[in-house]
Amino acid sequence: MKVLKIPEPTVVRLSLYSRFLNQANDKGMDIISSDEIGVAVGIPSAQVRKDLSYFGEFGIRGVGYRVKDLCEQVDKLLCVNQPWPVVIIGAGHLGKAMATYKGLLDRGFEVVALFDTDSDAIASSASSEEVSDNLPIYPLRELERVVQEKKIKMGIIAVPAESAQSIAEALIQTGVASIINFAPVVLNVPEHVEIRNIDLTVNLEVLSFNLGMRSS
Amino acid sequence: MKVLKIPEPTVVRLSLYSRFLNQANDKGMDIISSDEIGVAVGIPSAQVRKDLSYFGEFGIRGVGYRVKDLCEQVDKLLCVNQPWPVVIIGAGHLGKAMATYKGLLDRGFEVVALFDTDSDAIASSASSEEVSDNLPIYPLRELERVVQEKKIKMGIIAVPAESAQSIAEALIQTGVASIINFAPVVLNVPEHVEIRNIDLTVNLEVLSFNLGMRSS
DNA sequence: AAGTGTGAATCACTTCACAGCC
DNA sequence: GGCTGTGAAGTGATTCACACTT
Repeated sequence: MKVLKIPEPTVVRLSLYSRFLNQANDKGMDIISSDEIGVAVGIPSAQVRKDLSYFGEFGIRGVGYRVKDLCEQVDKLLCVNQPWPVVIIGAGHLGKAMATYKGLLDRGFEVVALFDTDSDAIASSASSEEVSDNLPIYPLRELERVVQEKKIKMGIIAVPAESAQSIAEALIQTGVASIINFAPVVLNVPEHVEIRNIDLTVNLEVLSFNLGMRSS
Repeated sequence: MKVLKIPEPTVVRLSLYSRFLNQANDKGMDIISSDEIGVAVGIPSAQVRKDLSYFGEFGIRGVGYRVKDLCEQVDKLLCVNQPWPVVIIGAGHLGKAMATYKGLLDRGFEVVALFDTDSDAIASSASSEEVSDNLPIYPLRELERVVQEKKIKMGIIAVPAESAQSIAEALIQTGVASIINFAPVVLNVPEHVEIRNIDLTVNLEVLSFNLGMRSS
């Protein structure tokens, strides 16, 4: 039952809608218009309606959307109505920052394990280093066991550029097929694996490019 | 001297080209083809040539590009042939992770100061906490002074969602007009300010959406 | 022969504008 | 009257394919 190809920008916006709708729902709002949603997330109302219309008719003409219903529908589309266990590879500053970040859990993503190469973060600690409550740092050799026991589908790569490709391969080996990559490298992975890169320096360079454009 | 509107995806790719070309140059490569660049960054060669062609003719027909020349040209376009001082607001795990991240300096971005609200990271330390060598954590009230003294144009927001909007306003107040925002909120800012959002949960939700699509 | 540079064609996404319903 | 849903139009980005240069 493939509906039809959904534009990626639409999916990104759905996530923004979801966050806002959950907040609106918590505040007890009952009805909301595409215009209000648009203002909240900085997007034209026609775009909001078009995005939603890919998936069905969720609103009431002349009225708007029931916040609770729309919220549930959008969360279901994004599959955030279920918890997602994730692993993080790399227990450096960034890996630990994400492991302790509460915002993930708020959206249903649970970091169930942090990994690092056997030699570094692990060996340097006495025996069982923990980054926070109940979150041990495992050696990489435990990756396969944990991923399979906990049926993990998503991994976050937070290791240096040099090791990112081999870590990606290790993750894929164990069955993880959805990866967020923070390392500043282009990873190559098989067709069926989805990688999303989050690259701070690329973002900074877009800013510096645009600063350069203005002053010329 | 506005050339013509450059597509944003092109600018993002320029950053990838730059990183790769600098590595190729360091390895002593002399000539490179659009196809080799494309393979390295995972993009079709026609796209590489089209991207470069927005800015001029950098190659030699039938031959390819001189690595050193192209590298210099692309770095100049991105304005990464000059150092950029940046500030980070928010000295939590994420802020500290970025402040100590060497990859920024490699690309010419120097974190010159980390800020936090007066009450938190600062007050809790004895007197002058440092996150690493020579990088003190300043109280927010010092922001304006530092930004203006060091002529800072870029800021990175790494504070909780609740305070991100007011921090953005504070940055803009001091003259910063290019901002990377890690907080999971849509900031509204004046026309002339450029915000780039880096949102981990949005990225994870795109992955969960796509996982949901496959199994249906 | 090999690889760039680029108009033209295609594909993708956004915006418009209005019919349809409450 | 007000707001949704959506084809149609418009805009933007990618891919094609080939003339051009070394």
